[in-house]
Amino acid sequence: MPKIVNHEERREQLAKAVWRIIRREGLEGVSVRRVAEEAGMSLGSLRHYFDSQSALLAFSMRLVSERIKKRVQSLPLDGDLRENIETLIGQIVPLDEERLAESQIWIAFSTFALTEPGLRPLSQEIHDSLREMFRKIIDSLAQSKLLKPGLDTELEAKRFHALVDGLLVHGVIAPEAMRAEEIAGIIARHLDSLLVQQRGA
Amino acid sequence: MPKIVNHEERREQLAKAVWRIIRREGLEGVSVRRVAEEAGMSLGSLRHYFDSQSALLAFSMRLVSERIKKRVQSLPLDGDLRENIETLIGQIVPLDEERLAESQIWIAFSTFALTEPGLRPLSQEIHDSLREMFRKIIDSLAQSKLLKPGLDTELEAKRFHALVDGLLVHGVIAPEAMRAEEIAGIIARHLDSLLVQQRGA
DNA sequence: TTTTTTTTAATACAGTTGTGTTATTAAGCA
DNA sequence: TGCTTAATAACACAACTGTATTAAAAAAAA
Repeated sequence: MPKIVNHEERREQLAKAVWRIIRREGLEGVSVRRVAEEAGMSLGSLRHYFDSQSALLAFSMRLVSERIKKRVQSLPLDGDLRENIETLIGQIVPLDEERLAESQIWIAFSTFALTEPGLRPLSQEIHDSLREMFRKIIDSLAQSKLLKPGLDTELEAKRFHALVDGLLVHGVIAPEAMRAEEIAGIIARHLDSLLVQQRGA
Repeated sequence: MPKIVNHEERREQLAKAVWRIIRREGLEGVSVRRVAEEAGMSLGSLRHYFDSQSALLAFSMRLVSERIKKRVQSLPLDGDLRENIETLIGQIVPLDEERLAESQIWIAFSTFALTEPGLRPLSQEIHDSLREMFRKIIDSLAQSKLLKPGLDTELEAKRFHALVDGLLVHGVIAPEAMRAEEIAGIIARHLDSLLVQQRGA
């Protein structure tokens, strides 16, 4: 009977090698040979787990998004609504090294997907689900009467979404000018501007 | 005496070929041979104008930024302050096809520069000058007493900057979900939220 | 141990890459 | 016209690319 190896584990191992190369050299540096070397295995081995470079890239891209998604879904969310929102968004923006890495990788993949038909659907899917998340955030604030009255919820959702993605981008391309505390501070300020004044605050 | 050809014009011609390829195929598609073909000239000609691929890319990147800069600098800016600000920012975000093209190209270069030491300084320089622009915008609003009192101007400048870059990114990666009118509307809404209520409005 | 199948390693191949070199061409001044 | 020099074209080269093929090795069950 066959030698049993955790298939999925090996694939993740390769995907993580892809991530490291992207961070170090950009997506241009991701050749199959380099990935195999980075993962400490042979080119033949890599091809056993991925039929093509495209498949490897698609898997690596999906893995980042699923990692973030899982982290978001396993959040306790036991604070009040505003606190939960800040916690939620804190999982997306580069507040620490791990999230900075994910952001770097994500930006590389998103840009690449713009001209790569095979990756575009995934990119769009994730962008859409994020947009949906911001819509839910604003809606839940409105339902809880925490949102300032008279606001266009659809517009505010998109504004918030754009702001957060802008912070993510700035955190990656100019980390010294957009530190973690500043990112958190700007998000907090934006929420302040959206919410009615809390009496007990 | 030598055949006289407008050197700079030829270089721009090549840079624009680079832009077209970036929009169509991404930066990965920008090989020197393809650029020469796209520009309708030979590889040898290209190499006569650019010693290396890096030089070509650096020039192409700089040309986008200078084009935007010139457009911004030649703005009439004869309206009131708020109107001027909207006009200014309207030159940066993808409100029409030309600005969409520039945004696509700019995102490609910015991402590429993350792992390309030769392009990083330029990328940083432009990002810094944009940050400075937003700082001036907020400062001028504060000086004109148009800004709501009590705001942290430094933070508001960065928030505005991040929002605008987020809108640019969304306009490129999800144009059907972030149309020109929405971008303009969000910017207008953001300015509303920053400014004191105008009596005559 | 023997057998079976996966997993790995090695090599090959055609295509593309950036860059360098060498003729040829063409244009402007005298 | 003739001369000078920029501009172009063509070819060469080594390195790297994704992918394919083939032989060797390794591990689990019998």
